[in-house]
Amino acid sequence: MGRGKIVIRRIDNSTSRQVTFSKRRNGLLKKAKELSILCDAEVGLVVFSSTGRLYEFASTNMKAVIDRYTNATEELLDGNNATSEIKIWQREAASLRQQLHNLQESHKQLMGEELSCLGVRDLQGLENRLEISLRSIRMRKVIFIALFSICVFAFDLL
Amino acid sequence: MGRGKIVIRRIDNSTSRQVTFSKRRNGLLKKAKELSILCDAEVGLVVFSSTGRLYEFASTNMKAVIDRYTNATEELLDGNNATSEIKIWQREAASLRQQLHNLQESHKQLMGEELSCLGVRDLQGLENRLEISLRSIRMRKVIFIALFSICVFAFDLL
DNA sequence: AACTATTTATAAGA
DNA sequence: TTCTTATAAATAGTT
Repeated sequence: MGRGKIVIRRIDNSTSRQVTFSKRRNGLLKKAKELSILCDAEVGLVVFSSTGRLYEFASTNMKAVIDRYTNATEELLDGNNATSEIKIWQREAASLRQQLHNLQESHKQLMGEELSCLGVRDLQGLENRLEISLRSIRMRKVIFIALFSICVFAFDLL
Repeated sequence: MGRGKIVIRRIDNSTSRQVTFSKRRNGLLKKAKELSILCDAEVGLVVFSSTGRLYEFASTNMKAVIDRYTNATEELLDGNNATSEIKIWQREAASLRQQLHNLQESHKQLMGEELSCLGVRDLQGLENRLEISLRSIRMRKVIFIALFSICVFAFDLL
């Protein structure tokens, strides 16, 4: 819903990510409020920006929503909430550890290590990806140097 | 955004209130998810329908969001009701999340993304590392193909 | 549950 | 950041 269609994936450019965040955050807060009013629902919304700033909406008050939420979910889990909370965190840690491990594998391969488990097709794919990376990096470097040269030249003129 | 404009006030008719709830709830959950992905934000959304049913979205996990929220707002004084084991797991998860984040940054750069924060020296370093990687990968590929050829040749002899 | 006429949100540009 | 505007997306009312 804008000048162009976008795919939902992390916006690389930091500036436009912030701009989009600001716009969509406002939209989301507005819609949360509308839902609560129109449909008589209790809504709690918490948003932390990537820089750590907090934005929130609660139809009543956040503590009430959180308490209602924890009550509602504790019933679904077993009665022992200390144990279940530990389990939640253990699961979270396990999931993060798995993600970290996967990324480490892929990282090592990008660094040219641990290639022995790969076949020719994998190696070819890796080579292609690295070649693409190298192209962007070199392009970036060239632009950098060009800009620098232009600055030096401009200063010379003064 | 519909056949007619509406004012934001409680919908009297119960049926259309429920229909609207269902539609808008889905829209809200979708947008919460999109915001978290697009802008790398931590989002927690809790919705209770007027009939008491719970719907939720959390970009990471709801407990993490709520804990972060309560810490950020300092609403609750932490007594010693929080078990030390929970705290240990929270710290573990936070640490893993940090490691993951760091690795993701570095990974993106290896993939030729998010280069705008780097200077010429960084770019040169990255280029060198990738060139070394490419050499190992190509070497490995050549060996692979050579061994395969030898095997084919050997089978031919039999 | 589908269908659309409209409204609303927002991506891109200024 | 804020405004503008073309376009995508959401959804109100209808079938």
